[in-house]
Amino acid sequence: AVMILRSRFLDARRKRRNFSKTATEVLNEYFYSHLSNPYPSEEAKEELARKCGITVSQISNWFGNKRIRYKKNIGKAQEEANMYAAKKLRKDNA
Amino acid sequence: VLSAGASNAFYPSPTDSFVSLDWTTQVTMRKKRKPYSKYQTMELEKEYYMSSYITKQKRWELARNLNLTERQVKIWFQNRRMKQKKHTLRAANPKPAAVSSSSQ
DNA sequence: GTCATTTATCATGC
DNA sequence: GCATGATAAATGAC
Repeated sequence: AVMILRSRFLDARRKRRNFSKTATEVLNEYFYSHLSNPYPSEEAKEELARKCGITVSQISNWFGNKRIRYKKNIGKAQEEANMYAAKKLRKDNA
Repeated sequence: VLSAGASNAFYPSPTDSFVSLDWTTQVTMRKKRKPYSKYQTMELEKEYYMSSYITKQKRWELARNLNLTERQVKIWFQNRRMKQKKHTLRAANPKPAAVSSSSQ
C-alpha cells in the first residue's frame, strides 16, 4: 500500500488568531459567573458559540485552557477574577 | 454526555455559592504527557492507514517495536479516530468566518 | 468502543 | 518574551 505522508503538511492547523475583545468578554463573564462549575452544557456552548462568532470546538478549547490556567494562578493576583466578580455584583444589584 | 447539571465524582454539580471550587482539586495522579517521536508517530500513522482499528496481535507487535505499552497504542488509535472525525466534520462545514483583534 | 476532559506542548500574535 | 488558541498524550465516565 502507498503511504501518503500528508499529515505534517496537511496540518495547516495551528494558525491561531485571537478572538475578538467582545468574544473574550462574553466567555470570561460566563466563566466567572459559573466559577463553582465552569462546565457549560452542549446547549450553552452552542449559545456562546453564536454570541462569540466561533465554533463549539473553539468554545471547548477556550474553557479547557481557561480552567487549567485559572487553576495555575490560584494564589496569585487574579485581578481578572475580581474584575468579573465585581461586574457580576453590579449586575445582580441592578 | 455529562454536560449541564450532571454530577459525579470528577465533575461536581454546582453549589452556586461562593468558593467551593471542587473542580480545581484533581486527586488522581496522572502520568505526565510525553510527546512521541517522529518515528513512533510515523509508524502508528502507517498502521492506521491500513486500518482505523488495530488487531490485538498487531497492537502487541507495534508496542514492542516502538517501545510503547499496548495501552498506549490502544489509546493512540482511539485519539486518532477522534481526530479524524473532527477533521471530517470540519471539512463538511463552511468557514465560520473569524474576527480577530484582542490584546494582552 | 466513543467522547468530554486534563495536562503539557506546540505555534502563533503582538 | 509571554499570552493565547490549538493539538497531542492520558484519564475517566458510560
